[in-house]
Amino acid sequence: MGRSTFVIKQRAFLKLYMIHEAEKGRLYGLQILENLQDYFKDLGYRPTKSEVYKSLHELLKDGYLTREPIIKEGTEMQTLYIYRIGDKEKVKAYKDTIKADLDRSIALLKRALKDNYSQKRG
Amino acid sequence: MGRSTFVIKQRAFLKLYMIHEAEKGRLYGLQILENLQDYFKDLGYRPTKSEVYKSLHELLKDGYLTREPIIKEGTEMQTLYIYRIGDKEKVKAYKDTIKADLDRSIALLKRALKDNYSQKRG
DNA sequence: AGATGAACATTGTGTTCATTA
DNA sequence: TAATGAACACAATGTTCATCT
Repeated sequence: MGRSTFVIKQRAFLKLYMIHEAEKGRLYGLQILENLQDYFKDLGYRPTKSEVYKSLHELLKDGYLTREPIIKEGTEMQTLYIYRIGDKEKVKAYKDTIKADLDRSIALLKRALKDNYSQKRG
Repeated sequence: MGRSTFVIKQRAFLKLYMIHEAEKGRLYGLQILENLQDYFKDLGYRPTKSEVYKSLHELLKDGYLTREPIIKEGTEMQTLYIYRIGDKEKVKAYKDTIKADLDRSIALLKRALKDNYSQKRG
């Protein structure tokens, strides 16, 4: 993997949610974005368009996801894609590695809490 | 504060530990670095020289810390600084804001764990 | 106008070089 | 050589612009 890592990258974090959406297979890019912006609002996190698209593109390129264009009723435009899971085994393995990074990151941050904010005794 | 933030920045994380060391007031820059590299080894995190120095410099500049040159016995060189707490009240307030960011970050990562790795029921 | 995508700009961070004693 | 510090390079991310229907 990459060099010495601090905590998990935003990109990896988002990819997890992209996969999540792909498993449902209902929403297209911008909808996913808006959903997430709303969902994380309470935690002061607002993902950007480019991060969501880049996450999706990388997942496509690496074969984790596939997509298909959808015809929107009422119009003839079709620049709109629904994402689905590609290689299920591959996705599972990928999620495992991200989980490890998430666990590690949480441990790191919790350690900082403990070291710097808990009452010292003795 | 800054725009939409994902999780806490490495710099802020390190500053917490710099303050921690300054409270003890025993170690100089490189020692702190090596201590932290060792301390976080188990979590795959290896802070770099530049991040540690930049953290210390910013804390100095902003008045959170002070420092004094130390004469190392046996030699006449004194390019070596021990850091101490500057404005205690200011430091306390600063630590409070970092704690909020740590808490927020942990909540964010935990939410990802829950959303993507817990068994679905119903 | 709505959606996707690329280009560009900035920031965060790591690596290398410089200085001092 | 040990320590500090600055310069430089690169990677991660945010903002703006382009395209297509």
